[in-house]
Amino acid sequence: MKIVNEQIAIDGIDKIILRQLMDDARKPILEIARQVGISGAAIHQRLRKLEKSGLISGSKFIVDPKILGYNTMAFVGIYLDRAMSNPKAVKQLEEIPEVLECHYTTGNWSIFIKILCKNNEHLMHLLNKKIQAIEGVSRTETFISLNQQIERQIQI
Amino acid sequence: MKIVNEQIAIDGIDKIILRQLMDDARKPILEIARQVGISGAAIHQRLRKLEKSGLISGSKFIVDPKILGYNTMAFVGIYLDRAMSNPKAVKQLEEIPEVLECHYTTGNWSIFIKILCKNNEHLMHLLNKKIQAIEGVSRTETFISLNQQIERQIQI
DNA sequence: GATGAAATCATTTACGA
DNA sequence: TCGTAAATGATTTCATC
Repeated sequence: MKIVNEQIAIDGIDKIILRQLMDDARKPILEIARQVGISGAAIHQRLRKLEKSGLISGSKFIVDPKILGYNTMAFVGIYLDRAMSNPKAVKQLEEIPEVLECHYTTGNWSIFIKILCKNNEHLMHLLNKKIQAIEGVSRTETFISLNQQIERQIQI
Repeated sequence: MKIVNEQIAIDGIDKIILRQLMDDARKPILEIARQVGISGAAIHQRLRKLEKSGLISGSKFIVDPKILGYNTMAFVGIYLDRAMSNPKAVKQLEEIPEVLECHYTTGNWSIFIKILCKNNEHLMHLLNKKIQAIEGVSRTETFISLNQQIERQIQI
């Protein structure tokens, strides 16, 4: 495997394979093979290379939360007391299934999270009863996503 | 298909199927069938039902951006001039591949985005030359994710 | 909803160019 | 890195319960 600047070298064919599978993880390898004009076994070999390199870190079915009634996405900046350890708070945030992302960030907030709830009532409950209940959380600042217009992975 | 409160009814078997495929989109249906103890054809039928309901919105290979040298994730709150139309700005943000998410939000910012760059230099270039260059962008506020501790979909 | 059987198609390995 | 070939395994459809 060629290494360039501590990165893997991925060529045009790798890119086509990746783009197709990033768009539809269950697309048959043979279908991609026919499209790019090499054998299925060759695609298979390339995929194993890409997996070994760590570039492909898995595959996922994507579910649409709206179908389950989750209509309100919000972001919450969290202020932690100086005494409170960040990892302890994160562990408690992990227990809240509505928390989809959690970041340790620069700036005023100690922690920044993305949450998904059914409606505003649900959001209020999460904030007041679950997040504020975490030891060390002194204050939160919330803003709601009224509409998500872009959602994608890094382009290959 | 049973409908409960304008939602689909998904039973325990559906949940197992979904959880497994949300974790690994290429897991063979027959393997799941053996695990839950019903036939492959039955799983197949259930998957078609779940797809038709819209709950399954697709599948994706997940790539690890770090392998490609993308090490700096940041969030940017964008202030737009009153005159500037939101959709026009979003269209220009779409042209910037480093923009992974874009939300229209409540609060002080008009637009809130998540971006992924290689390093701080790259981030600065994005902010100064690409994002600030968008017509109507008056000011931005940026904070960097030093570490992402949670990343997941809604739990089924 | 579930099943088994059958046809079609895909994955995976080994080996040689 | 690619291709072919062959074995195994998966998907998909259908008639039926």
